[in-house]
Amino acid sequence: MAQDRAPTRIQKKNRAAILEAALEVFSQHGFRGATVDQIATAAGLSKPNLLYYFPSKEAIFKELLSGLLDTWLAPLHSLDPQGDPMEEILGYVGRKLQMSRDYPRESRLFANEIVQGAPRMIDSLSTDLKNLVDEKVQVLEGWMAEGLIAQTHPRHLLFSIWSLTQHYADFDVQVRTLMGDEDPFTAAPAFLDTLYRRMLTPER
Amino acid sequence: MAQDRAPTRIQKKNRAAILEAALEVFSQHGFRGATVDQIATAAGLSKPNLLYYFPSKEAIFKELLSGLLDTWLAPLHSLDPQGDPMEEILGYVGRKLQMSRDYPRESRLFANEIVQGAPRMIDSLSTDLKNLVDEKVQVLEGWMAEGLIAQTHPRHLLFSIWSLTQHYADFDVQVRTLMGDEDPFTAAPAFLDTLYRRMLTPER
DNA sequence: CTTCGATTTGACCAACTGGTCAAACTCACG
DNA sequence: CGTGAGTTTGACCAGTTGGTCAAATCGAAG
Repeated sequence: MAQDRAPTRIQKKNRAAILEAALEVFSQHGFRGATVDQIATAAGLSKPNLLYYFPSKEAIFKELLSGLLDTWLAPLHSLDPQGDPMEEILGYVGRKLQMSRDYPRESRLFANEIVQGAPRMIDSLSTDLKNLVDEKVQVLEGWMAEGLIAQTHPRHLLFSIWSLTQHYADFDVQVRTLMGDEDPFTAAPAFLDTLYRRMLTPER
Repeated sequence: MAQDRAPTRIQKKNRAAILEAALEVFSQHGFRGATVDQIATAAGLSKPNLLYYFPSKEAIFKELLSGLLDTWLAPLHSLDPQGDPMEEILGYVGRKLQMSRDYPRESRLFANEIVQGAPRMIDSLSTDLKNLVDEKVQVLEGWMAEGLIAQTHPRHLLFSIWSLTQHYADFDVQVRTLMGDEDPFTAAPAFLDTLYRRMLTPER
């Protein structure tokens, strides 16, 4: 198919459609549970046509993952060491929560993969993610040492932010089942804000 | 196969072996990702032999789910309205965390299923789980009204406990990748204890 | 040690799935 | 409007998978 030439109009359109469809299908059924046919249909293509744009199911999945990882880590990236600690952390929590609301499929895509041992992601985790986390852990430790936020285990603090926010996307069915009519995202921001404010305000 | 008669020695042994093997395989690969052959091999049986004990892959999965749900909800069940609120909640958190350490496969089994929309569990969720939660929410609201713990959204409080504790089982790969040598379960109890103590101690 | 129900298995099947390929069709450009 | 690259597809294939079945084997009660 496509050489190293610049992509044609049709190539751009179809590759985008495929990745969008793949996100939909993979996030709902996981890698193994998704079929190429499902993705092709969702993208409005025939199976051989889809395989004209991507060499294999695995290739689609990998491109999707790597393309999305940056977006996913962006909020943590923008945690500013120079900013006000409490504001920075609460802002990060808020942004992560918003991502769970606005991009639940992305969240579930990663959740699916990690729950199953992240066979196709372990490399990114132990390099990109690990570096970013190590860097931000230092920032958090600095703030704690200066007494600007309460002492806690910085890594567990990050885990807590991820789990609390992504829970609303990953466990959406359960959350909505138990909340009835009430939209979970109505009260969640205030809940998390209070939680972290109480937890991180330094003792006097 | 087995009539309505009492199960024979062999039936007991093999059904147990199958469910144990199924837990292992399903929790690792999800329903679709697991194969009957994998489960049979893990149970030390041939595929037709396994299907002599269970009519289908789906039947194994369903029996596994329903058999495990009670165990899974037991800690919440034992939240005692008569006990000391802070102790009760911290005890519940501790018990849930311990379950993530001791029964990570069970946690991942449920996680897998719920992330994918809980197609085979939605009934249990909206009946058994919903009833239990509604009941315990009332208990929490009572404690809050009496000023024994701080005011918060009781449902979100429960969600937070589930997500924070199960995160250590469900996202085990990620957590361990980022913690290096340090066992996540070493610092987690103190972290969560502090978190909920700070969050729920009523303001003076 | 016989007998009959309980258990086990090899062979098999139909449906599904990821992927291939040659032929047909479409489109942009000269 | 003709042409060659870019695009699409029907037919096909091999491997996998859930499940069946008749025949063989095992085991416990008499």
